[in-house]
Amino acid sequence: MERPASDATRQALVEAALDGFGVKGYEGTSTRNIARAAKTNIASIAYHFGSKEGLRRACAEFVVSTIRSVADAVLAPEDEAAFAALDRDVARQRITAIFERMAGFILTNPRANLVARFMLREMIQPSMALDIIYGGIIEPTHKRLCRLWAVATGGEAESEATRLAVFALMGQVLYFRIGREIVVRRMGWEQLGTAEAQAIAALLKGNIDHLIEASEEPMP
Amino acid sequence: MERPASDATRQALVEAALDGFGVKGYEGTSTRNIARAAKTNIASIAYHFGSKEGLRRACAEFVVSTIRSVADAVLAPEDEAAFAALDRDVARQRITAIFERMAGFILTNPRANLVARFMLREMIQPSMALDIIYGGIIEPTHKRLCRLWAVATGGEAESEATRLAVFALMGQVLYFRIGREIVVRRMGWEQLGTAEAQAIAALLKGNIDHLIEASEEPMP
DNA sequence: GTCTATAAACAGATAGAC
DNA sequence: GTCTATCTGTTTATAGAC
Repeated sequence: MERPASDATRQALVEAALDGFGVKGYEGTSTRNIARAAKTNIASIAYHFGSKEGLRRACAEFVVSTIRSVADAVLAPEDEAAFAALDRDVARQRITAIFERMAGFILTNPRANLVARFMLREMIQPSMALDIIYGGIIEPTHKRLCRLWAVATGGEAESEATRLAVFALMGQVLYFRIGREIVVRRMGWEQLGTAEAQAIAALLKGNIDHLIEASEEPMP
Repeated sequence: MERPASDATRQALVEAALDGFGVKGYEGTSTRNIARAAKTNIASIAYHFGSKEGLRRACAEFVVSTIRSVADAVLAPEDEAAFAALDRDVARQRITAIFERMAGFILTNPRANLVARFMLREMIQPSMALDIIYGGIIEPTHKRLCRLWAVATGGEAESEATRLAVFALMGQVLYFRIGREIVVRRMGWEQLGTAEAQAIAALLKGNIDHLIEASEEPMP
């Protein structure tokens, strides 16, 4: 696709931009700063991506391929037959396992930090980058989780209740990433490292187990 | 505190800045745009707040007083004696009522939109404004919720488990506000209005009830 | 208190040397 | 492909008229 000689520069620019856009926002990050962080010159942005906007698009595509490679390993893309054959208890175990791994990755992986901040910015101020990310990872991942959740709780995969329930589950995980600064202060932690992430993952596993259990017995 | 003659300009500047900082970010919002939106001139920002940074501080103080007035009405500041006398069932009812009202406010109130976006930006890129907001509303509110949750579930108010559990509860509510754009797309909604907020609130109420119930019976 | 005018720095984009 | 120099417009801050 690209000439190998310029791949290193492209990669460096994308990573610098991802960091800048994520922390300072798109308008708040100058192409000058991005070029400096990537150890190249301003003109190379126009050369490789056409414009600052083109660099943003490249960031979105990087996010999609990064998360895809992780999500596919955890979620394992399955066909209709595989879902139909899923046992209820197996689906439950799969879900708790998925959320535990997701929490670990989102909370502690350094690359996840880069990616999460960029995605968060796009959620507040959507651009065409959000379209790429939504279609590339958010929707397909959410759909797969809905199907698993439906098997685990005996609901319908695309019912309003199931889709909202999966968002609520995601919220429990993602808030610890989004509100990380708040959580760290309130918990009196020095940082949110692996030990702290494990405490959070344990809590989330408990919550998910309870919510699945509750789906069996209707409230009195 | 301030001369009444200039209060209108101050107020207009703060609201315009809150909107700008929330949507485009601090660096991405120019004082020119803020002044134009507030129907005044650029120099008045320096006059009233000293600098752009001073305006950011004023935004944080506005956020604190806005949320305070709402939170106090919902949470009702209580003394030690009132907490000690709280019945377990009363605490449970209070919690579900609080989260239902919180969800309604956060998801549908137009002023909450302004405030929420600003707070979210500060979480990703903390400045002294986050210090003001954290000390002014986040910590005190979280502490009060922890005490209620402890009474409802029979735990300890300041234990790690309780503090994390309350964050997870908050996450379920807040994610629907943070990821609003994503939720709307995935749900196929045209907007997130009162009808949609009620569907979300109903789901959250169910989840909270289940989690409280589960605190009684230890997992098999 | 409000506003215009302007200073000094910085933005994104691009032409053209190498 | 990489880089310097530069064009054009915008940024925050401020001086000073009213």
